[in-house]
Amino acid sequence: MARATTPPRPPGRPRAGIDAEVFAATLRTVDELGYTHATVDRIAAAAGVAKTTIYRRWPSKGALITACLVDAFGPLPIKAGDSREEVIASAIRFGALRIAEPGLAAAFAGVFTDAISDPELREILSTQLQDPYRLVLQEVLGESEQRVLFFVDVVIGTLLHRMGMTGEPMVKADVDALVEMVVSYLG
Amino acid sequence: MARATTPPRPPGRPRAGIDAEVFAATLRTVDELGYTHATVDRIAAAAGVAKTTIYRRWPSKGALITACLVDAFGPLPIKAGDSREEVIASAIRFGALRIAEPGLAAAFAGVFTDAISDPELREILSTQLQDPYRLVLQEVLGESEQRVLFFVDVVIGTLLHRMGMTGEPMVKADVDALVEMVVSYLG
DNA sequence: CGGTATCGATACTTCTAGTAGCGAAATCTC
DNA sequence: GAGATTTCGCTACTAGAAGTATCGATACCG
Repeated sequence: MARATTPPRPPGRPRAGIDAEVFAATLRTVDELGYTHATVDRIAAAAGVAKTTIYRRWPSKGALITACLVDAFGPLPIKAGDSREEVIASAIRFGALRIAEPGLAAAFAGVFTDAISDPELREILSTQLQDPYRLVLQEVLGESEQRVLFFVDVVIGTLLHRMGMTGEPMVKADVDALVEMVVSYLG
Repeated sequence: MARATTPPRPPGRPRAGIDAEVFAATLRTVDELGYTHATVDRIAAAAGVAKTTIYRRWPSKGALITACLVDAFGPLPIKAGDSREEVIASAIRFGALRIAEPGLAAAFAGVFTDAISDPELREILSTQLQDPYRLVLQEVLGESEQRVLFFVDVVIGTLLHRMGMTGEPMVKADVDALVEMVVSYLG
C-alpha cells in the first residue's frame, strides 16, 4: 500500500502511549463493577492516569468503551481457502470467544444501551465497531449489506442476550447450535 | 382453578390504582428520552404521582421498568390447534411486534444492561419476564429448558440488537428471515 | 530560549437514584 | 364518631457519577 509522507508531528508535548493501559484498566474495571459502576474516575485510577487525560482522548465514556471494544475484538480471523461454511462458523466462534472474555459483554451491552438513545454514540459504534466486520463479511461471503447485518444481529444479539440473562457466557453446546442453525440457513 | 378465600384487606389507606398510568408514563418517557435520561422523577411527573409513591411500589428503577415490560408484553398468543411451526413463528412475530412498540426496546435493553452487573435485578428480570414465556413454550413445544432458552436468546437478542444498532425496529423482510431460519432449525 | 500542547491534580457544576420526614387523606374496626 | 393504620403528595436531603475548567509542571520542536 502506498504510504503518504509521514504526517508532520504536531507541535507541543506528544501524547503518552497509554492506550493499552487504559483499555486494560477499562475491561478490568467493567468486569469487576459492571458498566454502570465502572466510572471514568475509577478507570483512570486503575490505569494510573488522570481522568482529564482520558477525556482529552475520548469525548465520552461511551466513546472510550467503544474504542476499547474495537481494540479487544481485533480483526476477524479468516484463513485463505476457507469455505463459505467455515467462514461463517469461525466468525460465530470468534464472536463467542471474545464476548466470553472478562468485561467484554458488560461493556458491549452498556454502550449498546446508551446507543439506543444517543444517535452520536450509535454512529461511533456502528462505524468503528460494526462496519469493519460487516465489510469484510460482505466481501468474503458475497452477500448484501442487509444480509450481513442480519447475520451480525443474530450472532451478537444472541450471545449478548445470554450474557445479560445469565451473567455467564454461552456454553459450547449452545454455540454449536448457533453455528449449526446459522450455517444451515446461510450456508 | 381453586381460589382461596379473598385475602383479607390490610388495614390503612388502600393504594390508589395508578399502575396503568405509571406504566404508560414510563414507556412514553423512555421512548422520548431513552433509558438513561428517563429518570424516576420525570416518570413520576408524567404519571401525575409523587416519586415516593413509585418507590413505595417498586424497589428500584430496574424493577419498575421490568414490571412495565411484563405488563406491556402480555401473554403469548397461542391458538389451539397451532402446529409446532406455527407456534414458533407466531412467538417470533409476537416478540417483533412488541419490541417495535415505542419505548419497549429501549426499556428492555436498559434493564438488561443493568442486569449484567446486578444479580438482584437479573433475578427479577428472569423470574418475572422470561420464565412465564419459557414455561409456556417448554410445555407447548415439548422442548427442554436449555433448548427453549436458546430460542429466546436468539429471538429477543436479535431483535434487540437491531434496535440498538439502528434505532429502528427490524423490517418485515428480516423478521420473515428470522422466522424461516429458526423454524427450519427447530421446526 | 520561546512556543505549544500534554500531564496530573483539584475543584466545580449538573444530574440522578434512592431515602427521610411531615401533614393530610382514606379506610377499617370498635 | 374516635382511633389506628397506611398511603399520598411534598420537600429536603445524601451519595455518587459525567463532564468541564483551571493551573503549575513537563516534554518536544525550532
